[in-house]
Amino acid sequence: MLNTEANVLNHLEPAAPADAEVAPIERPTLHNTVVTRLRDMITEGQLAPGTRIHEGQLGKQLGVSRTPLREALKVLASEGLVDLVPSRGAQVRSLTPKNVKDMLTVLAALEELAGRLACENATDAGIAEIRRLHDEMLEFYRARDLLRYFKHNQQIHSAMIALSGNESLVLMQGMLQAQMKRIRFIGNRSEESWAGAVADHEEMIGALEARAGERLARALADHLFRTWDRVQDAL
Amino acid sequence: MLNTEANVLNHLEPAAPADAEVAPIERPTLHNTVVTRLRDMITEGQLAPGTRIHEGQLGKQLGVSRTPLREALKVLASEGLVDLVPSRGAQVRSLTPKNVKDMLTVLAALEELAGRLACENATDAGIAEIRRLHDEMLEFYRARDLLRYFKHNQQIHSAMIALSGNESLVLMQGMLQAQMKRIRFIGNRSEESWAGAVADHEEMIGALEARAGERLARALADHLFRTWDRVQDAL
DNA sequence: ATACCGTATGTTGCATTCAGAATTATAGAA
DNA sequence: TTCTATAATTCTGAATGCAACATACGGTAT
Repeated sequence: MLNTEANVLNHLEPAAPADAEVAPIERPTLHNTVVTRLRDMITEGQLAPGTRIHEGQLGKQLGVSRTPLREALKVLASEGLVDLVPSRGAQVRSLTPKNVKDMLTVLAALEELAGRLACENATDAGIAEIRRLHDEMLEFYRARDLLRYFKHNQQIHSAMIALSGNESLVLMQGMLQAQMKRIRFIGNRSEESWAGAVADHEEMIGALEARAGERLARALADHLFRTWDRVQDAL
Repeated sequence: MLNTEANVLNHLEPAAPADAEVAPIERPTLHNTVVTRLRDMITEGQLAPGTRIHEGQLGKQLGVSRTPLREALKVLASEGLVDLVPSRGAQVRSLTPKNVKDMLTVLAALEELAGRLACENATDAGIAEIRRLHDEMLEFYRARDLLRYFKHNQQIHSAMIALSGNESLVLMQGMLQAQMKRIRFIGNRSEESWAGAVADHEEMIGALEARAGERLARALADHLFRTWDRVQDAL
């Protein structure tokens, strides 16, 4: 009585939906891919603020028809990354200093909240994971590997917000963060400000591990405003 | 040397663009209209949570082709009002009690911030306008005109957030508010809770007029959580 | 020369069409 | 009868087509 391949599959298939452990196959839709791609192009400065977006041209450039591209633009508009003028197409939104300050004010409030919640709700495993990321990031700092440092930096921030366990908070913070990212590129941090940022992170991790909510909240907000101070002049 | 009409116009026309008093004519795009319409349909419960959205059917119902409808759905998805499952279309997002609690937590933080900022930045005229709306609302309360009361209530809330002068804050709060609106319909407030809400509003206005930031922040948050307590049981 | 008007070109907004995936219906076998 | 395999239908995702609007250009009249 051999198990044929068909039999095995028959057994597995009904079980698969119930088994929540197996990650579902990623099946990105085109417009989603385009959204992500455009977001990156904007945050990385590849599409500069004020740039007029030609649907036909950009579509051909990305190898996509206008339909998914337009859908993507609508989403980016609702995220505030592009402006959509009726009958006159889209253009990359340019940020005034006031815009930036406003976003930072909100972002700080959200991160303070996230910090407090994280200290209450985070699992020990979650905190340990942050510590791991942090230590890795320190390696990149010592090696002066700016790019990888940045990537880990972002990852740590996101992970810490995620520890709050508050979905809405993650969402809102993500939106603002996406906008801030593109000016953070401006803040070509000097050696000393880089060191300062690392120190900020040490404080944050320490507060988190001690589950000291208020301390973490303050650390997050301070870190944010220090970053702002550095960038401010460049506007 | 009479001023002919032409002369007058010649003088006026170059001035017209500088004259910001004339409002440009509204030219709503179809997808924008659809976004607004669908948002209303969802918040008013006309499209119940969990409802599967058939593009063809709904499009025909609204007298719109699938293209602008799809664009609208993408936007609503990014606002969190609908879920978008690849190859399986859209369905109205249903809120778990945790979702609601999370949103409220964030909303409270945002409104506290808004309250503090409003007390700092609001113009006297702005505050007076709120007072006017408030007094009008009281009339509707005394007349037990629930519908108009609700409308003014919303308006006051939005106006107070707007007084903060923080664009991002207005935007974020608006998104969350849109989601909360649909469950607020559940909270079929009793006579006494209605009276309580009115009292809350009195306190809010008073704090605003006194420009007492902390007091206003607390009033806004308290009001929010009281509303939540009332709705909570209905979930 | 300048201002105004009409035309021509290009771009957006929306509808329609086509292809592929998912769901339902149907037929057949255990 | 129930379950499975397969076919048919339905629906979504993306591309193309068409009409309307906006901008740019050129000509004419003052």
